This record gives sequence, C-alpha cells and structure tokens, in this order.
Amino acid sequence: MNEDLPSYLAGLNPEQLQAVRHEGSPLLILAGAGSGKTRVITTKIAWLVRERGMSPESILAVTFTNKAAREMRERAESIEPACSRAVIRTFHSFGAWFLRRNALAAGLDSNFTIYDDDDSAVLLQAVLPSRTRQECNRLASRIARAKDFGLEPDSPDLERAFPEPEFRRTYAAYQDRLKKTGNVDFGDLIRLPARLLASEPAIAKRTQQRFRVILVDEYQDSNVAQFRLLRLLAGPETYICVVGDDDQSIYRFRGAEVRNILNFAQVFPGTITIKLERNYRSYQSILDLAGDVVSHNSGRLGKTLRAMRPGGEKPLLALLDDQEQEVQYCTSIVKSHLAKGGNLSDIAILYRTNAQSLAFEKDFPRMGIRYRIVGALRFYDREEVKDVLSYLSLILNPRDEIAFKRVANKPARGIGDTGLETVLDAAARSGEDLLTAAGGCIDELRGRGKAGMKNFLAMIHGFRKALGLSDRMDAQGDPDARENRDDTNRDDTNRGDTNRDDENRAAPGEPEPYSISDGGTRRADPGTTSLGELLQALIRETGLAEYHKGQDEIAGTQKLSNLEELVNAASLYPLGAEGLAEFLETIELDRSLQAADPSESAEAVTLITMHNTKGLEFPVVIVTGMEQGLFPRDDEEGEDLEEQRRLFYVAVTRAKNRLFLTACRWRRIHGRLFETVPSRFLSEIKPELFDARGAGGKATSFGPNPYAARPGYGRASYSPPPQGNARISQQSGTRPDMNSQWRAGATVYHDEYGPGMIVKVSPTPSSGPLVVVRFESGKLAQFFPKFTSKLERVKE
DNA sequence: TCACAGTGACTTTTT
DNA sequence: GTCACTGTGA
Repeated sequence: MNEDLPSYLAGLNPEQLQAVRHEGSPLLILAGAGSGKTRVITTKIAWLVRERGMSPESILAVTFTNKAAREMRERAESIEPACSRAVIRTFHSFGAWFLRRNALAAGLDSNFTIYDDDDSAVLLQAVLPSRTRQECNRLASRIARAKDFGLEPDSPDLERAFPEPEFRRTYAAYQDRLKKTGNVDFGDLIRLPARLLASEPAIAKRTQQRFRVILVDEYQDSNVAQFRLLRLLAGPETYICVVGDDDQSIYRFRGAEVRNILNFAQVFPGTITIKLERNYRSYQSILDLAGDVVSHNSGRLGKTLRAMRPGGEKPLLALLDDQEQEVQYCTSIVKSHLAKGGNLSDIAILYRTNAQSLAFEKDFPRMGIRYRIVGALRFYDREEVKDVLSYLSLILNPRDEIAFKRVANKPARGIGDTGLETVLDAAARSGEDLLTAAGGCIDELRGRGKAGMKNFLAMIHGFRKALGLSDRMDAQGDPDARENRDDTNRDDTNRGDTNRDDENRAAPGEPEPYSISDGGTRRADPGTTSLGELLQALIRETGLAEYHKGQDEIAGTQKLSNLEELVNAASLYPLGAEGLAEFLETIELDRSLQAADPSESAEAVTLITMHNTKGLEFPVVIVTGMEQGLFPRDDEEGEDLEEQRRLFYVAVTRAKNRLFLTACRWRRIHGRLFETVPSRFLSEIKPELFDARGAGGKATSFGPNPYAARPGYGRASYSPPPQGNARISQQSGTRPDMNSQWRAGATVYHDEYGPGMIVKVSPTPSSGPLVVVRFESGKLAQFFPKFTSKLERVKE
C-alpha cells in the first residue's frame, strides 16, 4: 500500500479497504467465511465517524444476534469511542426501541412486554380451547412464519402461502387477543415498525432524516418482513450497506429469504458489489472441501475462498459402525490433541440434531473428557425462571393474560381452573385489566382460592407500588413513567438531537455509557435499590423460593440457584417501571445469559449443532453423523437440500487447522436402529480432497477413498448401493425388483396415517428400500417396508 | 388437586 | 429413547 493510512486501516487488504471507504451508492459486501467481515463493518462505522465526520447517532447497524451486536459495538468503539453513540442493535431490539419511542402511534403502551414463541402458543390455546397444545404450537409457528413473510391477517395472498383451513381467522383472532393483552411477539417487532413507517409519513421522514447510514450484517439471514422494514427505513438519501454470504444462509426454515441477498443489486439500483474472498481462518485443504460441496448448489452469487494459510492436512473421514464407535473416535482425537499440547477448548464436535449430543454426554464423563453443550436448554426457558419472569410481566402489565394464568396459582394457593376462568371472564366482559377484574370478582371465588387470590393481589399490588407504578386499576402503567417515551411528536429521532438521542445512554463525557437490551451492562445507580432486591423479595414472598427448594431436594435440581442467578442479572437494573421494562426486554431478546455461565470459560470440548456454530471458529472441528437420512434427510430436495449443503459449508468452514468427518453405519434415531449409507455430500467432494479411514482411525485396506469408485453415488434415489467398501456397503439387501413395488408416485395405505403417496425411494445396503411417504394429512414419514407391516401398497 | 401412566411426537431455532 | 402433554383415578 503506497498511501499513508491511519493505523486502523493499515492492516486491511485491498478489498476490505475498498469496502470500508466506499461511498455514494448501495453496497453489497459478499463476505465469505473467515474473510474478516466483522472487521470491515466495524472499521467502516469508525471510518464514517472519523474521516467523514458522520455523527454516530445517524448510523444504524443491525445484526441478527445479540452476540454479534455486542461484538460489533465493542470493536467499533475500540477504534473510535464515539461509536458508542451509534445505534447498533439486533433487528428485533431495534424494532422494540423504535416501538417504545412511538408507542402511542403504534397503539401500544410503552411498557409493552414481548411474548416468546412459547407464550404465543399458550395465548393461541386460549383463543382456540378446542385445539391441543401441539396444534397450537404448530399454528403459532405458522403465524410467526406468516409474519416473517410480512403477511397480515388481511393480506390477499395469505392463503397462497398458508392454505390450511381457517388460517386467516386463526391469525386474526390471535392478533386480536395479543393486542388485548398489550403484548407483542417477535414478529410484531419487525411488522409494527414497518407498518408505522408506511402509514405515518411524518415518522418515516423523521426516521429517515436521522439515520443517514444503515448497515446490515448477516444479510443472507434476513426475511421478507425485515427487508420491507429496511426499505422503509432507507430514504432516498440513505447510504445502505449490507454484508453477508449467500452460501451461509441456513435459516430458510425460519423464514430467512436468500433471495434478499441474491437480488439485492437489482432491488437497489447502482449497487456496487465487493467480494471478500481471502480467508484468514482455515487451511486451503479445508476450504477446498467446503467449496466443492456448495458448488453443487444453483443460484449462487459465486465466490471462491482463497486461504491465506495454504496447505494443511487433508480432512479425514472416519467410517464407523455405530455411535459408540463415533464417541470412541472423537475421544481418540481429543486425547491425541491433548497429547500434542492442545487444549480441550480447541475442539468442537458438531452435529445436525440436538439428540446426537446424548451419546457424547453419556460417555464423555467416563472417558474423562469435560464438555460443554452450546445452546441446548436455555436459561430463560427454565420453568422456575419463567415463573419469576411471568410475575414480573404481570406486575408491569396487568393485562398479560399468559403471565396471569401462569402464576396466579403458582405456588398453589387454591386457585384452580374454575377460579381462573371466573377472573378471565370478568376481565373480558368489563375490559378491565386482570388485577382489577380479579379484585372485583373475588367474592365469586370459593374456598381456599378466595383467600389465595386476595393474598396474591395484595402481593402484586405491593410490588407495583414499590416500582412506582400507579395503582389506579384502570391504568395500564404509570403515566409519569411514559411521559417522555411514547410521544410521537417528541423529536428523539431527529438527527440534531444528539445528546438526548437515547435516554438510555449517558451523555458524552459521563463515565461508562450503558445500553439496554443489547449489552446487559446497565448498572443500577449505586446507593439506590436495584431491581435485584425486588426480585429477591418477590421470590421469597410469593413462596416460589420454598416451592423450588422443595423441588430441588426431591429432584436434585438447581432451581433455587438458577433463581439466584436471575436476581444477579436483575441487580444491574434500577428499581422502577422502566428498569423492569428494560430488564424484561433484554431477557426476551437475548436469551443467552452471557458469560455469567461459569462453564463458558471452563476448559472443555464444545458440543454444538451445526446451526449454532455460525460465527464461531475452532482449531479442531469434528463434523459427526455424515449419513444419508440424517444429514441431509432423505426428504430434503431442492431448496431444502441446498440449504443443507450450505449448512455443511458453514460447519466445515469453522475449522482452522484440522477437520474430521464421521459417518456411522448404524444410527439410532427415535429409539430405533437404522442402517445408513454415507451422506451424499461426501460424494460431492472430489475424492482427492479427503482421506477415508475405518474405525479407530486406522487406515483401511480399501483404496485411498472409497468414494472414488462410485461416481454419482447418493445423487439420485435409485443409485446403486455403495461398492467396494466392506465397511459401509455390505450390499446384499437391495434387489432392484424390490423397487418396483416401492416406487415414487405409488399409492400406499398406512394403518395409522391413512392413505398417502410415495415421494421418494432410497435403496439401503441391507434394510431394503427406504420409502418416504407424503400422507393426505400432509404428514411426511419414512419407512422400511421390510420392517413394518403397517404400510401397504395400494393397487391402482 | 395431584400423581401417575399412557400416548404420541420427534430437525435445525439468531429473535 | 426421551420428553411433554393428556386424561384418569384417588
């Protein structure tokens, strides 16, 4: 580089530098795995502030995870401290931020609380009492998906995407009920701001004037609703820059729309595209393998990663008999890594489904291997934690029906279903909030429940008072607390309004600026009581402490100490309605109790789903379960199959130094043992790019790569069983004539599921054909006709 | 109101 | 195989 660059730019490669300094048109940065994309985006924020004199508060940067938002903020700040004033948030946290500031216009109380997926399903069940919990779960997730696609209950094309009967009505009824409870769900955090911007030109104009620059990270994961919001946020003058990698789009099933990134340049005319293809993480040997698989996808923007670390050992595929051997094999990798002076935390074991972690969890302690599981059961999903959070939600929002139902009788105070119904009916009739309604119909309650309810109400009112919430029962919250927040006319989205831009940030010059909802770093003022103390009192007075203590003793659980953890988390927030709202929002939007978990820092092997590895890297990566039927599943085709290839690409590109793959011939799924064949993805890799071994890591006698002899294996359903590899093929069972009875398109009848049609037939070495059936109910299931008598072929 | 057993489901899951 | 939900019986 022959120009004098400030030090923070000096280390960038030419493409990165170009991306940082680009101006004047929409910018799409296609950033391959490990190409330094976070560095580019954070440097760009700093550069805009430093070199272009951009005021930080006119910069909006959105990400998808809180972790990414935190990292982005920290890194931008470390280059340029003024970046702390930029709005760097997740999409959802930005939505919540925006809605609280425009609550009145959005028809919300600014103290609204956010329902998670589980709460949504429970609410839906209240709307549809005749449906089972499971149906409600499914419907709730369909509604969430509809919101991802930006569809409203009155959208004309709702049925096209959601043809299930009554869906429109269900969606509308759910939305109606949600509005009554004064809550929003995740989808609303995107949907409602977009609606507001579309319908209120004044708000749109003010917002567009404020945010001159919008940056989006992980753009390939955005959904239609988020895309719409982005377009509404961007005015004609807005500089828009998105960063992403179409090859790493792995959340289609949750509504992510790869086309957002594929079509970006068409939608935003004049777009400049910059590709970051230099990979600083992995050896070339690893990237070659990753690139080979993903190159089988169609509709890519196309990138070729070049390793800045050439060479590297060939990835190794272990062909194993069963899961026990797989654990054994991983153990041997761990042990030999340790023997070479490596650390446990260098190693990650990846799998497709959470259930696969079980085998490792069972055996690792015996093997003396410490492990940590990333993302399994989450702290805030725990029963005892949700209980306390529900108390808090109800205290803040007495209309919160789900919270009320959850805690009114927990611990038991004699309020049964009948009692609950009485109160809910009364509230529905009078339109009062639940506490008021409960107070009003207390004499209708019978027996123990009467005193129980009185007690309960007194307690809740006591806590409301402690928080400074109005005790006028008709109030939705304290008017004083809202005074500054939901006034649409308040000019807090005006770009000139720098210092009080965000009341949650300290004015410049004050020590330690804090943030809500995305950092969890907010401190309660020293000397004042913190929210933590209120929580402590609540846990004691409600009887939850006693209740869970008992549970702990019986079941040996850690519930009480989990509650202590929660108290700790709350003690960072000030006592008061706003502190509480912030606390709840942070929790709702960031379920990962960050770093407070001591195991986080512990020296241990990481067990993790492939999905959860995005953004992470490890010196040693073992991708387990490379079997057809598991990864990919047999019913995955087209777009779904391409997404699985991308998932493989993500998994593999986590590895810095060594990559191992495993496939088991026998796999237990849902308690049943299946014979499998190796994943078709393995046949999509040029054979010379990896070595295959048998059990125990010993080189096997068959050729350098058993897949070499089988071009086309796994590509089609009718491909012959694997040849030439004794360990995995054992070809015997599949006779071609079996396929004539079980062929795609054939009609079948199943004892339990009824009539259906075969959509796919895959031969297996010795289990006969595996048929995938789509039933008239819509259900998709797979069977080995050899092992079941419930599936019959129907003659046409 | 609670405890227990039977039933059925069951990829992934940033927010 | 495991878990969570459902319904029954005391």
